[in-house]
Amino acid sequence: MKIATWNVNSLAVRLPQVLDWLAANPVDALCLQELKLSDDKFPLEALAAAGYQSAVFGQKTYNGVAILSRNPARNIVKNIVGFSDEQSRVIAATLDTPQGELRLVNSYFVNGQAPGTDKFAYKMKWLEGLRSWLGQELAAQPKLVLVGDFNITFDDRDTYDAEGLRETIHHTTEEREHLKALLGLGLHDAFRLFEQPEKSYSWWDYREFAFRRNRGLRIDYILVSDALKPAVQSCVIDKLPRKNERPSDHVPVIAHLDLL
DNA sequence: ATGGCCGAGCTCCTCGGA
Repeated sequence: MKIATWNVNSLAVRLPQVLDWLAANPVDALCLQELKLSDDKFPLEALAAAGYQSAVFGQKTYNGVAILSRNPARNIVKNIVGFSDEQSRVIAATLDTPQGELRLVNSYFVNGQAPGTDKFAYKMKWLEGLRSWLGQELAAQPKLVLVGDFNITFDDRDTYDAEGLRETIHHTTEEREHLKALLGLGLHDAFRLFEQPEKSYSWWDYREFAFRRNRGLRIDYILVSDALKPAVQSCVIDKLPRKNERPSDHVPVIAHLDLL
């Protein structure tokens, strides 16, 4: 079973690239973030023609998430249960596999702008809400995968400039403590379960030739629960789509799980 | 030089992103 996550930064713009990518990478499930479109604008038919069903939680202009899957997604939940939110940032679904079911949670974490701002305060509240809810989800379904754009670096390996960006947004101790607290629920960063190339990133700014200079951040993750950890066969970042015409600033991350 | 580049929208400037 292959699960992927990709912040597409407008599905209206990126749909052709998503279809091309799925043709080349026929994963079982693809989680999208930053759709930037309302549900009525979602390209259900084009994705169905490509062999994917869609569970969609859209929003006009900002945010918006979706789970595309080859098999039907069940028990769909939108946003964090118990945390009131105007923004469409989370969609969860149960997927059936030949070896049983698993819970897939797709999240577009709050950016947070800068420490000390209202947006940063919202990010901290949101992270608290997410952790509290995920604890319940894990109790109900121990086979859980949390994917998405986390907008936080785990540690200095995940940034092109650990010293220069210390305690700036995506790098603060406070954000990283929240990320560690998520791992404390019994989750594992699938990417770090394996040897990886130095300076592996999943996002590069559009400015300053950042991709060409590999000045990026790793902020897109696939976290697997204790019960699924032994099943993870690989986790890779696919940098190829960043070379496309009109690319998203993020690239896909793919995990291969063998649930036997 | 605190910018640079993108996408969206009550679009020709402003906001948000990371």
